[in-house]
Amino acid sequence: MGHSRDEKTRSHERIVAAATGLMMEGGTEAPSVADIMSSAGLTHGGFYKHFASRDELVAAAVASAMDASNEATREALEGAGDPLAAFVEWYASPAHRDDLRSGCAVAALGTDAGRGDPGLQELFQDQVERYAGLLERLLGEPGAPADRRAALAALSTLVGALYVSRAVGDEAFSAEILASARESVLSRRS
Amino acid sequence: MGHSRDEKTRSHERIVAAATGLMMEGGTEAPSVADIMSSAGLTHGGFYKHFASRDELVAAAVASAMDASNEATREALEGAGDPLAAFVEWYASPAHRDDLRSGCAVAALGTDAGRGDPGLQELFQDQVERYAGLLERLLGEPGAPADRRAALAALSTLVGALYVSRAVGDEAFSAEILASARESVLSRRS
DNA sequence: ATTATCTATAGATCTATAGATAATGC
DNA sequence: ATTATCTATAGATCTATAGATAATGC
Repeated sequence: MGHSRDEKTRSHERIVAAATGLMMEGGTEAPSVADIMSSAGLTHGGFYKHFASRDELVAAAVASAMDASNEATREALEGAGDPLAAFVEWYASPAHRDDLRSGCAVAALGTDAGRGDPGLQELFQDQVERYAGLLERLLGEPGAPADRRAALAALSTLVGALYVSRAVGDEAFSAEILASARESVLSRRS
Repeated sequence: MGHSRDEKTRSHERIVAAATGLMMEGGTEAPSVADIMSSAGLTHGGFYKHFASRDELVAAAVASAMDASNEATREALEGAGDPLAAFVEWYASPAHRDDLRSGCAVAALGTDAGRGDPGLQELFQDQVERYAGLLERLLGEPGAPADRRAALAALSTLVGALYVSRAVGDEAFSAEILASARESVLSRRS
C-alpha cells in the first residue's frame, strides 16, 4: 500500500494509461471503473481520490490517446526519405488496423466523440486539424501553395479506410480496402 | 392489451424499428431493453416473447439498418440525371451528417461491428461490398472497365468524411470536410 | 387452451461514498 | 495530522424470468 506523493503520481498515470488502452479498444463507455483500476493494479475504491468522476477520467484518457497518436505519427515519419509514403503506409496498414491500443484516436474513438460532450469534440477537432496540416505539408511540392481541400479529402480517405477495414470480417477484403486508400492518397501528390 | 397474431407481428416490427433508431443514434449497446420497449409503446417484460436475448435484437436491428441504408441510397439516386453526383451529394451532406437515424449504417455502426461478433461483421461486409459495387458502376464510363480499387478508395473517402464530420464540434469545419470529400470523389470519374 | 402483454422482482453490475488501515510528512 | 489505498456497501440500472391478466383461436 503506497502512500507517498510520488507514488500517487505514478498511480494516477497508471490509471490514465489503463483507461486509455481499454477505451481505445472498447470505446469510452466500455470499461467500468473497477475494470480500469484493476488493470492499473489498484482496487476500485481508491479511484475517487484521483478523479471527481468517471467522466473526468474519460476526458483525460482521450487527451492521452491524442498524445499517443501524435507520438505514433512522429515515429512513423522519423528518418523517412519519403514522409508522405511513410505516413500513409503506417496509417493504412493491417498492423495499425489490428493495433487499436496504440493507434489513431480519431479512428478508434470518433463515434464516441460524435455522441459525447462538446469538450471531447474540441479535442477531436484539434487532432483532425493537426492531421490535416500534416497532410497539407506532405502532399504539396515544396514550392506549391498548400491545398487544404485535398489534404482534408486525403484524411477522410485514410480514416475511412481504417474504420471500414476494422468493421469487415474478411481479412483479404479488409487488406484490399487499406491498399486502395494507400494507392489513392499517394497518387494525389501535387 | 392486444393479443392477435397480426398484432404480435406489428409489435415485433415496432420493436425492431425502435431499436434500429435508438441504436443508430447511440450505438448497439446504448439503449436498454426497457428503453426500446418503451419507445415501441410496450412494457419491457413482454420483450422475451419476441426475442430470445437482447443480442438477437441487435442482429435484427443492424440488418434493418442496412435495409434502410439501401432504401435511402435508392431514393437519392431516383430520377437523377447524374447518379454519381446525386449519390455523393446525398452521402456527404450536412443533412446526412445530422440525421443518424435514417442514414448510412456503415458510418453509424462501424465501430460496433469492429468490436462485435463475426455475424455483425458479415452484415457489414455485405453492405460495404454493395456500396463498392455501386461506386464502381457510377465512377466508370459506360464503356470503360470497372475500377474496383478506385471505387473502394472513393467509399473510404465518403465514409471517412461523414464519420469525421460527426466527431468535430465546429459546424463550418465539419461542412468543409464534407465538401472536400464531395469534390474529391467527383473529380475522380474515369 | 394458448398466448401477448403486463407488473413485479431476482441477480448481476455499475458509479460513487463511507469508514478502516497503514504509510507519509509536518 | 494527513492521505493513498483498501474493504464494504448504498442506490441505481440492466438483463432475464415468474406469475397474473385478458384476449385470441381451436
